[in-house]
Amino acid sequence: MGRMTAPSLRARVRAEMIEEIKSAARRHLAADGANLSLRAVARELGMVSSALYRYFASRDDLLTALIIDAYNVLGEAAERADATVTDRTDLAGRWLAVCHAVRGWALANPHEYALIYGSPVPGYRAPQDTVGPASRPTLVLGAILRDGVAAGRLSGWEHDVLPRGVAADLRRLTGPDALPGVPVKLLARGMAAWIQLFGTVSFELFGRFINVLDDPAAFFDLQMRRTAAQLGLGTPPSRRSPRPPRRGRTPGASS
Amino acid sequence: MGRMTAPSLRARVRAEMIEEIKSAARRHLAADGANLSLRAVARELGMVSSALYRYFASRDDLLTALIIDAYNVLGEAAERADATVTDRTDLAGRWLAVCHAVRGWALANPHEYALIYGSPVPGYRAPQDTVGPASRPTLVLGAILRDGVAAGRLSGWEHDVLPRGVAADLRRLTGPDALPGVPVKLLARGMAAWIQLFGTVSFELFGRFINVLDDPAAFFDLQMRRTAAQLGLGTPPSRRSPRPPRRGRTPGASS
DNA sequence: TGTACATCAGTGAACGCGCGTTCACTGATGTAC
DNA sequence: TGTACATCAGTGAACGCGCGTTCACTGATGTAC
Repeated sequence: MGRMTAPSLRARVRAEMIEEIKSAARRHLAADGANLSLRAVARELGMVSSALYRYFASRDDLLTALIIDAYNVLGEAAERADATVTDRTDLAGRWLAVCHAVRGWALANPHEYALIYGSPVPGYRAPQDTVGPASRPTLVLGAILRDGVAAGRLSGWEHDVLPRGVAADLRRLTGPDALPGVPVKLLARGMAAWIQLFGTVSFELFGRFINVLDDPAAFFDLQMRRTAAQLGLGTPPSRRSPRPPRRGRTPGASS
Repeated sequence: MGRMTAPSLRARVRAEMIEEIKSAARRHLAADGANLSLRAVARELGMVSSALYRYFASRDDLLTALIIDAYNVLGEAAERADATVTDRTDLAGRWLAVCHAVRGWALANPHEYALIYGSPVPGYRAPQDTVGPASRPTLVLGAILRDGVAAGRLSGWEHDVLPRGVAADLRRLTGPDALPGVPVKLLARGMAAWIQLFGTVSFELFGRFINVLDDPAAFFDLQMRRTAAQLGLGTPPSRRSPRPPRRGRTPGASS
């Protein structure tokens, strides 16, 4: 098989070209939405449209690449925001950091957000490769719940009652390949929080707050704090500052 | 001025034709999503595409008509569901009835739902005529809250704290032309419930529950019950039956 | 009741544009000996 | 180091299709006298 050398020049150039095509395509999402025009993308790059077929087998393949990238970038942003909170036991702080990261990315990239969380593209069938990246943003929330359970810092959910059908569905999600270590009753609350987060972001981006809220950021912050409280994560301090240290440095390795 | 006679035959035929065009267009929403093809609609009606211009000034005008109709039909469904609950003090029952009506309409008309609650159509600017109908489904929820406040049957919200910016925004909404009689603190909770309702429906319709929930109806019912409890509407009886009479017939005409 | 005219629905051709995808090709860049 | 060949990126023309909108027109239906 191929030697373990650095990728050839040609391969590097090719990879760069793929990135350029994708970013031109991302720019065109704004104009065309999900019915992206290959020819427009090629035009912007100063190429002939058939040249794109050296890089993507079809228009849908390009769309799929954009979708996967969007999930990954959003997922990374969420993961990074979570990792920023040095006190790992501050569950509400972690949740809020993730929420603001999601909203921040969505506002900065509204058309990519619409591509992955908006109405399905007519005629487009998402291939299997998208499902891994698609779950990435959600798993960040799952990790917060798991850590909270492991540390015994989450309460309130234990006496919830779940109808049989719901419990059965959620039990499957707590399997080893999804969200292990999260009790189903807590997961039910987690799903509500997940929906509240993306529901609020979608309403803002899809124009539901126009002529309704002048300060959607403040509204979002309030709602996510309340959602944190409903999850039993505790009530976070009143303003979204990056965790002012209460008593000097935390003892021990802060990593 | 025109005499106050019944509408002429021509006018009646014209109105019927408009309805036929709209319903053909609705059928085509499934195939094309929001970038609806006038020519396809005309083809389905056995007409030439230019004939449609006798009825709609442009493609966007036809889209606008579909959007307004969708809001109105959904709004009517919500209003009817609310009116079905004969015990007007059963706030949780009314809320649940409205929730299920919204979800039921959305599942039956997924493409119309996507048209009004999905990602914005690129290049389409909603005209002023849509804002009235657009608020109709929301006002049904507002009426439940108002009735609850008027009857002194809602509690829990009184000690909520709102940041200044949020309070200012919400105060505007409690004006006479929107949701009078709903205190801002309660309205903040109402907005969360509103988002939870449409967020859950959107997640289901936009494919977020595929491979996640086998029984989205049960999940939806549970979440809306919990949302009712968070609103302070009371805890509804455990199953969604149309209010089994507790003690014989309700006195008075049951209409 | 009958005639003259205005209104209106629908036609068919055209304008000017867009699109995704295929295919034979030209050159430049890499690889093997 | 030099040559022969294979790989690959990009071209340009073409196929076959779609679209929204305009415009002069034909007939049928309504209206006024």
